[in-house]
Amino acid sequence: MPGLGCYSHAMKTPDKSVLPDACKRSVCPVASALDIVGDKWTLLVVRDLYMGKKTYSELQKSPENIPTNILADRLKRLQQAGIIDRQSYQTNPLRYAYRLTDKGRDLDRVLKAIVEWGNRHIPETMQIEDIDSLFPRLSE
Amino acid sequence: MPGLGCYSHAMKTPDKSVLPDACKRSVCPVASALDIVGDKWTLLVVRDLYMGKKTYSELQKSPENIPTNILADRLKRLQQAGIIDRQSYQTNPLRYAYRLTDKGRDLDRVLKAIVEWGNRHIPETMQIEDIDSLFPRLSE
DNA sequence: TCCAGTAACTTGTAAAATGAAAGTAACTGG
DNA sequence: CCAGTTACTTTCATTTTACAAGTTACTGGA
Repeated sequence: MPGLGCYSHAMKTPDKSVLPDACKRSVCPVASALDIVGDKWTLLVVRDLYMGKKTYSELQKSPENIPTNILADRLKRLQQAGIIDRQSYQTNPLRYAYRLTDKGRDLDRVLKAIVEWGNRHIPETMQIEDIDSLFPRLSE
Repeated sequence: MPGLGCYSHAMKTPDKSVLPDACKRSVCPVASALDIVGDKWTLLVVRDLYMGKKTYSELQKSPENIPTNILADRLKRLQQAGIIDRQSYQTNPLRYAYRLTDKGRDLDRVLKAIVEWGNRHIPETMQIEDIDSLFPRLSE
């Protein structure tokens, strides 16, 4: 079965502090990507940042009601993965605005494909007519 | 925040046998799609079916080493979601071949986008040069 | 006929992730 | 001074996952 190049690494992480996150399941790009964004919440955070949300509280107000500890965790992981960064937009008190990096903005094609598939195959999803206007490539 | 149409349903499932799986997080197509394929394993099963694998044991032999109970669970869920079906290819003993439905084959754009993103942004992933040849639209 | 082997699962259980709620720290505005 | 907001962290019960082992049903060979 050649093709997607999915060969196992067969390596385990004895200590998380030594090998931070280098334990990929395989060299397959699908598996490696799912190691980062393959869960119920991560891509929703990316979606919201795409939609223009910037702060923690804005991200928390989404209709899916992400638990606050999960949101904090995903923001940390997305930062470590280089998909988002944050900059302080005020001091006293220190507050951060989150935003997508180039790597994060490149997920637009994935999001668009998911929107199209959902609209086509899942009834009662809100039809998005002009997807490109929803996921513009912000030049920053 | 208009746009993706993500409004909460605010409904809970008191009994799983009564309301099978109708409890979506929102009407957002991204959230609804992730309710189905948003985990570490589901899209890998779809990938393998795309690559030509058909049987349970073939799916189990992938380099990511999916646990057997997870594979059985995902095959059930994918069937219930209408993404795959199965047909018996022999009796005595009864054996099934799994295959993607139209709905499942329509995930090719999602997979392709993920492959491209992984190849571009995750080092050491196997570079896929000709993606379209890997995800042909089998007319079956 | 006996036995190893294969396919397709299921079951049991420990570990990890998730979800809901509450708590905390630092400020603001009245 | 006190209620309110923001951005989290902590606790803990529930759910999901991972790993191992077991089960059922057949095949093919000695």
